[in-house]
Amino acid sequence: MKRRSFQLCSNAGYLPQTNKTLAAGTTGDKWNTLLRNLSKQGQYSQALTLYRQMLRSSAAPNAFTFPFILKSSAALSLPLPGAQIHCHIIKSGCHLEPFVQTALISMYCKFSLLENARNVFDEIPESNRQTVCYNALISGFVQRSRFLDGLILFCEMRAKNVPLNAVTILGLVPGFTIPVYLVLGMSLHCLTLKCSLNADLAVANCFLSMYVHCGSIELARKMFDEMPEKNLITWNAMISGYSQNGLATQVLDLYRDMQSLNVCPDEVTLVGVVSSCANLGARKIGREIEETIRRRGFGLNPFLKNSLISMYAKCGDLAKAKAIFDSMPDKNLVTWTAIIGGFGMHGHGDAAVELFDKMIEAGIRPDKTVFVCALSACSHSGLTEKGLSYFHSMEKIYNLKPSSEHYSCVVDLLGRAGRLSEAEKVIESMPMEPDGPVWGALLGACKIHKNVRLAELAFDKVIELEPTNIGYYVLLSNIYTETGDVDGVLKVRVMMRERGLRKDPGYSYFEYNGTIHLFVAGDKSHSRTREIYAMLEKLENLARDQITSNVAAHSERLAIAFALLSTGSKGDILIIKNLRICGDCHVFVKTVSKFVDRRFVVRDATRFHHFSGGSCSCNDYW
DNA sequence: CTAGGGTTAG
Repeated sequence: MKRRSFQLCSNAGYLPQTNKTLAAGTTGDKWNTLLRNLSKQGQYSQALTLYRQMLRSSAAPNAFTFPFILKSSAALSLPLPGAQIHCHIIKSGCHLEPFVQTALISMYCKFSLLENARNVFDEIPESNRQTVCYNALISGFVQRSRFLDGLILFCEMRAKNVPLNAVTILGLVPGFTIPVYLVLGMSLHCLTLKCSLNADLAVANCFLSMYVHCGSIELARKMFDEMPEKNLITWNAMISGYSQNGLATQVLDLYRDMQSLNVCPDEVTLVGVVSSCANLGARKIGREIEETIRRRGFGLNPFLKNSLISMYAKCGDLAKAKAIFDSMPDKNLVTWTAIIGGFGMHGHGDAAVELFDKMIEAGIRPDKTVFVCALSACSHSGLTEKGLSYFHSMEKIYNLKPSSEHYSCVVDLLGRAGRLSEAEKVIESMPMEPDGPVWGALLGACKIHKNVRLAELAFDKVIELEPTNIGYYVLLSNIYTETGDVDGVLKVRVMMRERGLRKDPGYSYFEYNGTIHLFVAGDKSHSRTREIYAMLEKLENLARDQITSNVAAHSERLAIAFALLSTGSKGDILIIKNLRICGDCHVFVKTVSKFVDRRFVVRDATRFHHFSGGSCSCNDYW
């Protein structure tokens, strides 16, 4: 029997060098050597099998056995064997060995059994609590979102003069994740500089990420620039830091710097770069990156595939996004979220809804994020009832408490459908204080349905919460404009002036040959300015009859003129970003698309507008 | 005991 179980695992095709039967009476050292090798090579289930066999033989496990077995048990997510092993440890009398204690603490932390971990720690006599024990428990607390417990333990460690090492820092610092911890994190950074712990690149990288997570991307960049030595992780931390903060152009700049220094990107780098391409709508750069991904053999990485789906969707190539989605055998929640969001933002609410239901069928449990996507998809496609039923199912079926983000989606959903009083009732029913976006959604709905009375109410509320958000003033002003209320427009202008608010100049951009060409109103800085204005004149002549206001060169028009100038073939879809599609600009694009017989996809702050041969299928006008 | 990653409305 003993022999058979070992045969079984050697047949599984692992480690030829361990493929030998240990005779009865083999010393514990030999077992330990084999176990250590298996564990270090990640062959955890084989290690546990070997351990069971060891227990049946005459060799007794000892302090050199347990750390590896505990690690294997934790890696396999098997808490029960982990607890059993704890019993074995107590029986064998090894429970006072520091490395065994450390492995036990770490094992319990991996299963979120933090109280068990704490008990093990507390049982260690104070004189015997070494750095490693503290490190294990601190990192356990931090990784399980109990940063303050970790911090208290760290203070205790300092108070008792237990020496710090680099691992202590690496375990604690990832817990500094929100701006309020920034100052504390900075003082810890100073401390490690004094102890010369920062000579360790891992420690330096860890602080770099801390600055990113605490929202201080400038300090992170400063540190990055001052680091005498960098490795790939340093670059990745900075690139994903920019990417997560929405600083997409900085990501592309840094990626270029990296290439010029011959630092070779890996999957993590490319995830940050692809998602930035998505946010810029930079499809051409995105395609290049996809080629790099293929060449480097990263094509199967699920993180990369998910960001590629999102990129193609945001760049308007839904077919490609769907193809990648379909090609994935293991679709996780993020995969579904990316594709549902993609269809939703292009106004294909029916497809988004279908995908959402398929996701449920596939046994994926939805989270708050995917509900935001599903609700907004319904909202953009006029699927009001479906959206409401999703909203109600959140709590009833999935036990998810709707957050204010979901409430703002529902207000948007009802508001767009013209059900303003119901939207108002939803706001009244909120269990939390309605925030800016909620009132903002109501204000947006009032604009569509020209309800001045409710708009004024929503405006008062939203401006109390976000007094400097210029968008809401513009929105109200536009409502007054559309309803012909000149006094109202003036009132808003006075209010803005009194508060010292000025609208930043709008800009639009078009990606051409892998470069972003950015225009502001009246821009004359582009190298092809003369040609662009010539083209613009031509277009404005074409559209003259349809355009009522003056034809000063707005950023939108400049970007469109440049797009037409620089792309040749008729089949190309022109994608122009950051246009404000309203009023005059809308008419302009429509007219131009008819005259030049080209398809346009225009993206503004929140959605896509499709223009083709003079007709528009933009999401706003369902 | 140990640094970097994908999805989120208006």
